[in-house]
Amino acid sequence: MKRSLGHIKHKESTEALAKFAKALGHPTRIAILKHLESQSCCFTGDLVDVFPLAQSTVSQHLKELKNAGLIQGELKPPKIKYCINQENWKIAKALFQQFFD
Amino acid sequence: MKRSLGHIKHKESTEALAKFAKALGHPTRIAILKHLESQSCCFTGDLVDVFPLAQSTVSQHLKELKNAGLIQGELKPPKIKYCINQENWKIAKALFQQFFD
DNA sequence: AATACCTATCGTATATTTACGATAAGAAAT
DNA sequence: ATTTCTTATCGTAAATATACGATAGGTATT
Repeated sequence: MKRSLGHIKHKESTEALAKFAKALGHPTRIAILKHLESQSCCFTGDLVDVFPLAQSTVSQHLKELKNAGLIQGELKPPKIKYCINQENWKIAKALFQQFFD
Repeated sequence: MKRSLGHIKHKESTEALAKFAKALGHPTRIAILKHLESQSCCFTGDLVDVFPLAQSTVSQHLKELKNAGLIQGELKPPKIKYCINQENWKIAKALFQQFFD
């Protein structure tokens, strides 16, 4: 095969912005974040009720948002409360803001 | 297979934002857009010189940015001049802005 | 210890993305 | 008409993403 295995080196901020954008690149994840914004935190189960998706699928989307740093989970046994990660949210906001001038 | 073939119905603005975000979800495409912003338009060949990628790969990224509506190409034979699509750029900017509050 | 509840992870199937080289397409110049 | 220059498209390979059902894990409660 011919594909380059390593990635191209980009600027730190470019990588960061792309990572956030990628996490936002799915309508369901946007909807999840909007929901979190309005409710300011909710449980996985709430989202499963809202979206016509399997529980595992919702969990997977949450995982990606968490990996991107946009949300964080807090244990509220036996549930998990997800909230927006305000710190990274600000960073993402700033990156998009400066990107769009 | 069990996968749902159709997509979930999301709000128009949610779909639009996700589409823009997806196009921005790759560092090379971010870098291309930054380049276009600073140069205000350039040719495919210029980008091929800047990035260590095959010409076909660069062309493919440009195609995605074009499909998302973020850029537009103008024929300047035998070259093609790419510029940011200011109209959609504003729309994207507004969508991200309101998304981040 | 066993049960119940909620969520994450595993295994899987399909679709999409990303990258490459090779080839085609288009216009201008020879 | 042929050659040259530039860019898009085709074919292909590998990686990643998206979705599902099934299963495992972790914490209270019984």
